[in-house]
Amino acid sequence: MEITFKAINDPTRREILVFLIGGAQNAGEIAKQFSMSKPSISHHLDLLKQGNLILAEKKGQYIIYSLNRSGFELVHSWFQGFAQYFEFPKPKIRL
Amino acid sequence: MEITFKAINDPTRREILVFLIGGAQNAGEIAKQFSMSKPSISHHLDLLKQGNLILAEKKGQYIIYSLNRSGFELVHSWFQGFAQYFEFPKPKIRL
DNA sequence: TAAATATTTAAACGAATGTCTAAATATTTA
DNA sequence: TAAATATTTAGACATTCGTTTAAATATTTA
Repeated sequence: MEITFKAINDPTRREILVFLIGGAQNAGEIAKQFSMSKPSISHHLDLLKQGNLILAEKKGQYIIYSLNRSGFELVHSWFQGFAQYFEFPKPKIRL
Repeated sequence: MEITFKAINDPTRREILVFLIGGAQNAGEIAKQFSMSKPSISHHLDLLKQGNLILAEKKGQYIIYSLNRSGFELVHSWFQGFAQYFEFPKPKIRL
């Protein structure tokens, strides 16, 4: 969980995730979207992969990245507890 | 948005949020939950407040912290795009 | 096989982060 | 008013993070 939240923390990585909603892409195409070196993007992709937010599949000399349901499910379920709180707020403590 | 994700990134801060599901608490009671100095917790509370994830209300010499719907709504709406991509089941409660 | 292409790994470095102790501020109580 | 309590602010410091350039690995093409 720690690594998944960490992966989501960076703005560039969040942009990569949003970009991938449009469909799977190879590393080079992803890197083109950003004014940043390819090694930096490669590093961000690695962290997103560690957080189970994307999948990597090697296709020849390319590596195709796509969104991974698993990481999003983790975060989604963490938020469910709060969704319930806001629907049924508990009384404040007595002072 | 940046500051909200940043606030959620730290494990101690996430624990504070989960703790507050149980109801509003003053800073001292929150600090008791952790083996960490009060100034550190105070700092974490400040970041959570900046991220609109908690509210602070002064009551005498105490400061009462409670969950703030606003920050959670922000993150939740960001996730909606992915929920649609993955076709997550819709939650019973909408944030 | 050699060159070109795609991507990652390694090393370095400044900036940001989380923690601590000490001091400051605000409020309540004796 | 002085002391006690609650909390924050300030300053310091080690660790983590994001970025870069240079080098390495893997694959395809000429």
